[in-house]
Amino acid sequence: MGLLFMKKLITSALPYVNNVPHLGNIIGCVLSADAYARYCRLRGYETLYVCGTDEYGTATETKAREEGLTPREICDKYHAIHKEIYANFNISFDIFGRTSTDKQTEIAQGIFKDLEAAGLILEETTSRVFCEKDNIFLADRYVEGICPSCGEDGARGDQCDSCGKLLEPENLKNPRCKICGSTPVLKETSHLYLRLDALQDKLKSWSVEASKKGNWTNNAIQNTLSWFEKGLQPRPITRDLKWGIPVPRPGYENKVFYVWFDAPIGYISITAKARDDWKEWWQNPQDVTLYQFMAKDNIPFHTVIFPASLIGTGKNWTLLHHINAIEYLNYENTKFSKSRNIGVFGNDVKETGIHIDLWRFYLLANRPERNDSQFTWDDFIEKVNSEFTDNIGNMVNRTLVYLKKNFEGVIKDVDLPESHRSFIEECKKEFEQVTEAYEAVRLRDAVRTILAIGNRGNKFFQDMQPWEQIKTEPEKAHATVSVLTYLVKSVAIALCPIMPETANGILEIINIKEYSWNDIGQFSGMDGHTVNQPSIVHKKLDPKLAEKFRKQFSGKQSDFGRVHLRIGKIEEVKKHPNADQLYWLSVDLGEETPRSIVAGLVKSYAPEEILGRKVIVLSNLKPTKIRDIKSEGMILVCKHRNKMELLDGTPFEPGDTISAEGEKVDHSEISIEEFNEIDILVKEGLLMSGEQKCHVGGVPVVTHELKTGKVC
RNA sequence: GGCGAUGUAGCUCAGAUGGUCAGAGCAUACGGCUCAUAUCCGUAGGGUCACUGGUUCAACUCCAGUCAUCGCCA
Repeated sequence: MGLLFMKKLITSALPYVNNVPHLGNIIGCVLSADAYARYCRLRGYETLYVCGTDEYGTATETKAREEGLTPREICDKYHAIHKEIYANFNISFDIFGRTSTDKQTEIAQGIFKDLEAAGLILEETTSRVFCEKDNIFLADRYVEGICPSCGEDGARGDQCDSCGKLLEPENLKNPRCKICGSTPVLKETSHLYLRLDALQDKLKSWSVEASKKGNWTNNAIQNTLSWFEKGLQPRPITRDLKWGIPVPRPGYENKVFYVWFDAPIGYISITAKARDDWKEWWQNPQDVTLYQFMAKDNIPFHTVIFPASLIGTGKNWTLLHHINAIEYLNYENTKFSKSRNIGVFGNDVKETGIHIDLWRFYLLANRPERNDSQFTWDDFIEKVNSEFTDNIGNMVNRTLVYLKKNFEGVIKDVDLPESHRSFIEECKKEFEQVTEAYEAVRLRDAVRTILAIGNRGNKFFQDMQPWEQIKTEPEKAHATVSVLTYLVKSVAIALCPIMPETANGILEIINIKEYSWNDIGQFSGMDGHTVNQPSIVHKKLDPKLAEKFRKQFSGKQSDFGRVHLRIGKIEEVKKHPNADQLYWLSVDLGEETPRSIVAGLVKSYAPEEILGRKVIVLSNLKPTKIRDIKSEGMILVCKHRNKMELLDGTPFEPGDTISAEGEKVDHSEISIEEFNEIDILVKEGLLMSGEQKCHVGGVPVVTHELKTGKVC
């Protein structure tokens, strides 16, 4: 019971400042936490909901360089964007701050010093890639060069896009700094590590207990266990960077804390920046329960690393009680992509003109709690209409209109017949389930149960037939519709955390100013109360909108027209003189002279297997030299995991062009980067451009072994 | 490649310790009502519970393997 009266400290994962959040980010973090926070306040718990933007780190520095601004200016700009988006969603933060503050420095450094004093900090010196011209250590991704494995130029220091192999930046041949192009050098640098290994036992026993007590979501439990099974390793907590928190240690003047170390500390510092009583929340585990909301990729930071940082200090920090981690929400069969502008982003929502509560309803009722799930416009419109409007909206309207029309809008408490009393009992039980669901942060369940109550109300209306009752027993009809009005009131209050404006609108119509969670399930006490003139809560959404919005948010129209895919016949196969993994091919594209093409097929195909074969060639790729050999195109394969299959051009003739429906054709030269952005893949054994089949004169292009995969 | 999660009706998902657990909502078809935003109520069809083996008197539920999707790590 004690738990019920504890202070509720609620956080949602701090969004990284220069990413504009999409629907998936919003439901995972701020919106779920908001629904729970609203519930807590209405229930009467002392509640503090904290969030803010995570601002330090490489990504911000880079973005600043790109836009010609300072990191501070970038953060100011994007912080404001986040703030506006969340305001539009009616997110009821008690505090929405940011990590780049003096408090953050103070608290992060304090935690670091405690860890240092406890002997949990290690120092290690390694060689890292350094650009002398820019005077910075380069992140792995910011080094480019020739892949030691496949010989492709343009491989990044962390991974080669061409062969997929993971790399160390010092192994690249002919390395270049991605920022200025000059040749970087290896330089020694020292870094500090947090000894997670030394904390493993303490952490593990804490998490086993906390996960049960706090009823963690299953994905969080599994994910955390697997970290312990693998064994914790010391983790670097410093970086060679400027935009971050200074490390208070001699010799570290040019280094800052790694973002993952300081970001979660942001929860604390953001609170401290806004409130003097922050220790009442963050150093008060006896009285405070901490609820943290996020998407699944953030789990280990909250269940392992952040608790380790706090436990290691030996101080009495408030530790995680309940973690609520969702899976991913995808968009119309694909992923949200800001760079390609695919999907609905926070700032797009307003443009649709659809009431924000309908977004909140849909997202909360369809939270990806167990599996990744999909946002589709058809599903959105259909569910909003059939599950909310036809059900709850209709019940509210028909009840209040009937009461107004026939009984001047006056509620009447009378001795109820058995039919009404048993109905009320059933409803009460269901409302208790709603409360339980909220209490356990099963938000999807809470919404579903409210919807079930709506169904029940509609059925009661139908079964009682007040339009018949009123002819013979008007008191009974009045009782029926009064009971239903109480039901509407309870439903509205239960909906407050999900759809705050809508719920308030309904309560206004009922003419109620003050209410609390305890009013839910009350079916008396308003004898003689008069309701206001009802009006429609939400109009139904026009299904035609789906088509319109799908187009509007599909990014650039599928760019298939940009690629010129033609059938080519391999006429000659030679080994590449300077690379083991590459063939040097001569390919007939039905042109005057065959083309010279370099292809990385050695691992998958023997020369005799491909000689004479008809394949599919990207023919308008910008010609390039690969290890000194001219390559005028790319042979396309379907790739999946480690498997690879040549796309098959057998049914066609050299020079035939592959097309897809409805594409604007522009076959000017394209770069490999542009090609990689274009949505071409193999699905169910068919070559597809987005949702369109690719074909030659109506004959589809098919694969034989790999039924799904990327095309490259 | 390693680890983990997921795979249940056309769609979205529930399914406590193995034995009334083969379920709900939407969609479809038919029937009914008319207070209500062409809304509501009822009925019906539809599933080898991914696949293959095993344990058991009994498996969607446990074990092993395979495949698919997703994530994390290397």
